[in-house]
Amino acid sequence: MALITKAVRGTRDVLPDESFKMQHIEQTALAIARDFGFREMRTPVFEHTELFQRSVGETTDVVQKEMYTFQDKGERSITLRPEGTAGMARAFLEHGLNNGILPVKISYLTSCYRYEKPQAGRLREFNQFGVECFGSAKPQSDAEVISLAHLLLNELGVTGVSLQINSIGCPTCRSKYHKELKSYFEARGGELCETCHGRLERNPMRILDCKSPICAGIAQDAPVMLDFLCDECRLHYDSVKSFLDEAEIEYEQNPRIVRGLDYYTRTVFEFVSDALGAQAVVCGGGRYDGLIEELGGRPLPSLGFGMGLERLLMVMEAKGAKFPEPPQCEVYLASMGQAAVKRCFAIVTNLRRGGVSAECDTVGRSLKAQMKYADKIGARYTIVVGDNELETGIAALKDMQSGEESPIHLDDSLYTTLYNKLLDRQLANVADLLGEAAE
RNA sequence: GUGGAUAUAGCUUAGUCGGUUAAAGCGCCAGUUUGUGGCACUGGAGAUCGUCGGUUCGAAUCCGAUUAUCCACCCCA
Repeated sequence: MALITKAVRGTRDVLPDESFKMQHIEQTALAIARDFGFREMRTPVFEHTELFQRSVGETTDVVQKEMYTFQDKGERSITLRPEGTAGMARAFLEHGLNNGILPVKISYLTSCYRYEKPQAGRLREFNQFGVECFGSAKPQSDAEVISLAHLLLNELGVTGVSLQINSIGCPTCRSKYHKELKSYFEARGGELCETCHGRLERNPMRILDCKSPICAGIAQDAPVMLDFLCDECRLHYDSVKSFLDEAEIEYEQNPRIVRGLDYYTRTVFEFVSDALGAQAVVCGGGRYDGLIEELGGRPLPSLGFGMGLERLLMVMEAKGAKFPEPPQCEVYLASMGQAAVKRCFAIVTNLRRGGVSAECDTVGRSLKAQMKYADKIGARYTIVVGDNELETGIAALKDMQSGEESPIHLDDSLYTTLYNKLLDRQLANVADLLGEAAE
C-alpha cells in the first residue's frame, strides 16, 4: 500500500487496543487528584509565545530550541505549549482565581509539544497529567503534592520508581551558590567537557548532572546547594522531609537534581523509573514561588508537577501492571433470514437503550460466521433468531463461557431476563473482588 | 543538534555467493453437506521488499541519497 503520507515524526497513534489503557490511567489520575481536592482545568493548546519565554525562561533549552512557534494570520507569535504549568498559571491569573479561596488546586491532562529528536519515551507530541497548587507557601503543601504523585503511581501498579528530592533554594541563596559553584568549576575549567564549558556561563548547576566521567569526578567535590540554603529555605526543606517521613513516603536526597525550567525554586523532585533507559523520569515537579509574579500577578508561592502519560504506560507495561478488562459485548444477536435480521436489530436497539452493550450482524455473515464473530468480540451471551424462533416466540440464550443454553422468550420479558442475568454476573464479580481484597 | 544500529504482508520473522511467480507462523476472510463459537484440517485475500536514484543482462540482496524507527549523548515528562 502506497500511502500518501504517514504520521509526523515524533507523533504516535493510540489504537483501540491501547486506548482503554490510557483511559484507565487518565481516569485514575483525575480521581485521585479529586480526592486530594484538585479540580480539573483546561487551557488552549497554543498561547502567546511570550508566556513561555517569561515563565519557562529565555535561556532554557526548551525555549531556545524546542518550541513549535509560528505566526498566525493575524501576525501574532503563537507557540504550541511545551509544558502545562505556564498556561494554567496564565488562566489562573486571567480569571482572577487568585481572588478566591486559596490555595487553588488544579489538575489537568494536556498534550505538549517539543521539537526534540524522538526516541523511546520521548515524543514531539506527548501527553501529561499534572497538578498545580497556587497560593500555598507551607511545606505540607509540597508534601501533599508529592504524596499525590506517589499514591497515583502506587495505584497504577508502577513499581521500581524512586522519589528523589532536592532544594535549589530561593533566588537569594541560589545566586550566592552560583557564584561559589562557578568559581569552583572555573578553577578546573580546562578539564571540563565541551558542553559543560558552555554551561559555566549559562547554568553551572547543570554541570553537576553531567554524565561524562571527568565532569562527574570534578563535580563530586563541588559545593552542594544544600550547604548554601538560607535559613528559611533550609527550614522549609527540612520540614518537607519531615512531612514525607510522617506519611511514610520513601525518598532519596539527590543534590544533583536540577530542573531545566527556570521557574523552579526551593523543592524540586523527580520520580525515576528503573525500566525506561535514558528517559527515566516519569514525573517531575517542584515549587515555583516566583512564577506568578513573573507573569504579572502579585507574588504567590505555588507548586506542581507533571507526569508523562506515554512514559507511565511504558513503565506499567514493563512492570506488568494490571489493567482493567477491556470493554466487551454483553449480548450478541445472531440472525437467519430477513425477518430475523429486522427483529434482531430491534432487540439490539432496545438493549442499547437500556444501557446494555449489544451487537448484531451488519455485514451479512452466515450463522456460523456470526457465532465466530460473537466469540471473537468476547460476547458473554448469544441469542440465535431464525424462522423457528420467530414462529414459537422462544429462542435459546447461550452462555458463551459455559456453552449452556436456556430458553428465552422473544417478547418484552427478554429484557428483564437478560438484565437479571447480567446483574447476577456483576454481583458475582463484585463478590470475587471482595474475596480477593479480603485475602 | 551529534554519534551508532535498523527498515521484507496488519503483527513477528526467513530469504543462502545478486538469477524466474519473495517464504512461514500468527491475524483476517471463506469452507469442511445443508441452523451454533473456541480445537483441527483445507483454501483465499494481503508485500511495487521504507522511498528515490545508481551499478548490472538481471537487485529484497551491491552502492549513494533521503525518510522513519530504535539506542546513546543532549534535554525532559
